[in-house]
Amino acid sequence: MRHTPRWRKFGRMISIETRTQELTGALRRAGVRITRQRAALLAVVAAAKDHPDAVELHRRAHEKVPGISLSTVYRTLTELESQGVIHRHQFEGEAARFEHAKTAHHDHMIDVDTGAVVEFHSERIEKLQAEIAAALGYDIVHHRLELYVRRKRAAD
Amino acid sequence: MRHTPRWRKFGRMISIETRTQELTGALRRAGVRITRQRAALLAVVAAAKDHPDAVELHRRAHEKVPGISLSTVYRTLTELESQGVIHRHQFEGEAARFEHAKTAHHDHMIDVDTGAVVEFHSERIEKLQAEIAAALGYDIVHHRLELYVRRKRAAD
DNA sequence: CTGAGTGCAAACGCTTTGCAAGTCA
DNA sequence: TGACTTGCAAAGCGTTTGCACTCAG
Repeated sequence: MRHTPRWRKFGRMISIETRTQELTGALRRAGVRITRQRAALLAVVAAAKDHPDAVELHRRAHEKVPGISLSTVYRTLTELESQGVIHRHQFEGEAARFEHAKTAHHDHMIDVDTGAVVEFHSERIEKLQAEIAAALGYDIVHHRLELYVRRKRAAD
Repeated sequence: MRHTPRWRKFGRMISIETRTQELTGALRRAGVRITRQRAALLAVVAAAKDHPDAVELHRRAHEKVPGISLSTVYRTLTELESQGVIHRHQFEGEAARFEHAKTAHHDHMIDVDTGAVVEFHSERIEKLQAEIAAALGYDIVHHRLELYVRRKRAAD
C-alpha cells in the first residue's frame, strides 16, 4: 500500500543535497559567508523543480528561516547569478524567474495559460543562429529564445 | 553639387507619410481622436528607422509639439500596440523599445556594445520552432528570439 | 573580535493611473 | 456641447541600496 517507495524519495533527497553543496561551494569560493539565511535559500533553490520568482523563493525559504528578508533573497540570488550557478530569466510581463544552472544550455517554452515552463534544446537552431550572426559580421555573446505557447486541443 | 537628389528625399517623405496614415487610420478605426499630440507622435514613430524607447520618442515628438507629455506618449504607444500597428520589445536590461509593425515578422540581434539593433529572419528557425512545440503538444502563440552579439574583429 | 551580512525602509527606474482642466468632433 | 484626451503628480511594481545592528568565521 506504499505508493511512494522509500528508495525513490531518498534518491531525490541526496541529489538535492548535492546541488545545495554545489551552490554553497560556489559562494564559499567567491569568499562570501554562508549564513543561516543563505543556507536556507540555497536549499530551496537546489530543490526547485520549477522556475520560481524571487517572491516565491522568499516564501519557501521563509518556511525554514522565518526571519529571512526579501532583500537578502535578492542579494543572494544576484550573487549566485554572478557566480554563474543560477540563471535569471525575464519572461514577458513577469517578475524575473530563477533556476539552478544544473544542465547544459536550453531554451524555454512558456504556457501562456498556466505559466508553466518547459525546457527544450535544438542544436540545429543554435547552429543556424551562429551562422546568421557570423554572416552579418557578429559573434553571439548570448541569446534568448522563448516560445509562448498554448496546449493543442484535439479537434474542437 | 547637390549630394542628396531631390527625388530620393521626396521618395522617403512619401513613404513616411504613408506610414503615418496607416497609424492614424488604425487609431481612427479604434475610435480614438487624433489630437495634435498624437499626430506628432505618429509621425515620429512612422519616421523612426531605429528602435527608440518611450523617452526618445517623447524627445522627438517634443520638437514638434513642445507641450506633449511622457504620459501621452506611453498612452498612445499602448493604444497603437493593442491595435497591432507597432511592436513593443523588451530587450535585456533596457526600457521597452518600439517599432512600426511595417514588414513581416522578424527577430533581433542586439549589439551589446552599441545597443544597435539588426533585424533578421530565418524561415528554417521558425519551422524548427513550430516542430519542437508541436512535438511537445503545443501551438506557438508568439515567440521571441534575440541574439546579443558583438562585432567580429579581424584577428586581434 | 570585526568586517561581511542582515532587516528595514527608503529610493530606484520604468510605466501606469487618478484627477481636474482642456480640447476635438 | 460633452465625451475624450491631456498634463501633472502620485502611485505601482519589481528590484536595489543606505543604514545601523548582528553574527559568522
